[in-house]
Amino acid sequence: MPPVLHLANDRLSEANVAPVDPRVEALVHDLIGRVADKWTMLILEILEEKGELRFTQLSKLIGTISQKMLTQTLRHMERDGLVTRTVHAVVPPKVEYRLTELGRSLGAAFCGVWIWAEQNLSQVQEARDAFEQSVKG
Amino acid sequence: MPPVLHLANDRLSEANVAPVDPRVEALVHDLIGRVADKWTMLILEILEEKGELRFTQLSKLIGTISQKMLTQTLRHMERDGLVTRTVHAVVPPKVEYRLTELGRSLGAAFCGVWIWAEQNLSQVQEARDAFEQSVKG
DNA sequence: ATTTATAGGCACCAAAAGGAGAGCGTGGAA
DNA sequence: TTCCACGCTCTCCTTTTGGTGCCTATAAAT
Repeated sequence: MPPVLHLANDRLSEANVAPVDPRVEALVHDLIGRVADKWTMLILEILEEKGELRFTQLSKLIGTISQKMLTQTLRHMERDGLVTRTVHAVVPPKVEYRLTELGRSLGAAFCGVWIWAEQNLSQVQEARDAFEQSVKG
Repeated sequence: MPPVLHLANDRLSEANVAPVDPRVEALVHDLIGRVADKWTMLILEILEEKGELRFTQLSKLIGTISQKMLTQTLRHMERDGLVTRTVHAVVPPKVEYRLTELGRSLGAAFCGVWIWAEQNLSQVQEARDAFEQSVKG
């Protein structure tokens, strides 16, 4: 039961195909598109697990992210109210990131996807192998 | 409780920060990165709702997707075992897409994210407005 | 005096994503 | 005969994404 898309199009016959509500479409693009990317998901998950972390700690935990992407993603998450950014006026600088309630709730929402990925990894792999076979053969 | 990332790093002290298991990292990149994009999520949702659809019907329901992206996304989904593609040997061509069990289960997993987006849309918007204000002021 | 650590900013560049438009095959309708 | 429908593919182009390296400030440690 998909919650947001059933405003405009109720029935669908061969001749009657209505596009989705453009407002909804904009929301999907903006919100989902911003929130469902790889780095956001990873940061969400790590912060959920570790609580509060500094920039460099996050960077090391993620492992492969560039400083630029980490900064960028954290700024977006801050802007969207998913994390708080606490700057301590010391030297060398100390900045701590922590999830907000909103951020935690999103993390929880993504939990289902993590579980799915974990459980169905092998099935996807099998499907891919089978697909390659059918293409070659 | 994030299921897949806690293999290598148990504790995290100021001095002890371990990167995630590279195998896991590859899985995240590959599976989540492929499956969690905007178009896949939309198609998943629409097919879940409508059952079986033809190429052009899907295109119109999504509204803004280009033919290229639709073809590409559907191929990936087919390859990953999320949809079946049924070609009817008629003219003009008729090709029907439908979710597999695997596809339906992923759709269900994403349901939490849809609900989150629906419920927290205004909160995100408020956070953004507040952020803009604090940047300007 | 020089180096170090921290949290970035900025400029430049390569790669990938994605859109626009043309073409294709073919049987039936006009 | 010409055109259309459908489900693509192919090419060309622009936009976006993401990485690298260099820069900053400052107090403490060497």
